[in-house]
Amino acid sequence: MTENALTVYNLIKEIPKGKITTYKIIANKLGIKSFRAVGQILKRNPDAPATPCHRVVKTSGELGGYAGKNFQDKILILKTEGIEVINNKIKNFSDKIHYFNER
DNA sequence: ATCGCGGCTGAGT
DNA sequence: CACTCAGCCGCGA
Repeated sequence: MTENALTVYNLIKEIPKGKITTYKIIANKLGIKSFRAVGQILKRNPDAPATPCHRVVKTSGELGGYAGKNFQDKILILKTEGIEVINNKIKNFSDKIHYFNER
């Protein structure tokens, strides 16, 4: 467990319902240039329910990945959160992004 | 300690 | 506009 990982979990847990964020933003908060590490952390996240990785998407607006290729669960959750997902893409993506720091 | 892969992103072809 | 290549951090073998 690294400090960066803890920071990632903390940030993600701060994401309000109906909002999402991107790997890049998180990586930026960590001060690193590797968003992949973030994905790795989310994937290996110790607290699945406490770490809404489903609220983390790619900068492209896509859901990115999930537990393998089972996007359906992620999509369902996002829809429950009030986020519409079409073709693995976030509807009004840019309008739902939650920036931890002013942007 | 080293190598390789991963839920990525950006620039280039 | 779609695909490819390279960069980088974290984790597993």
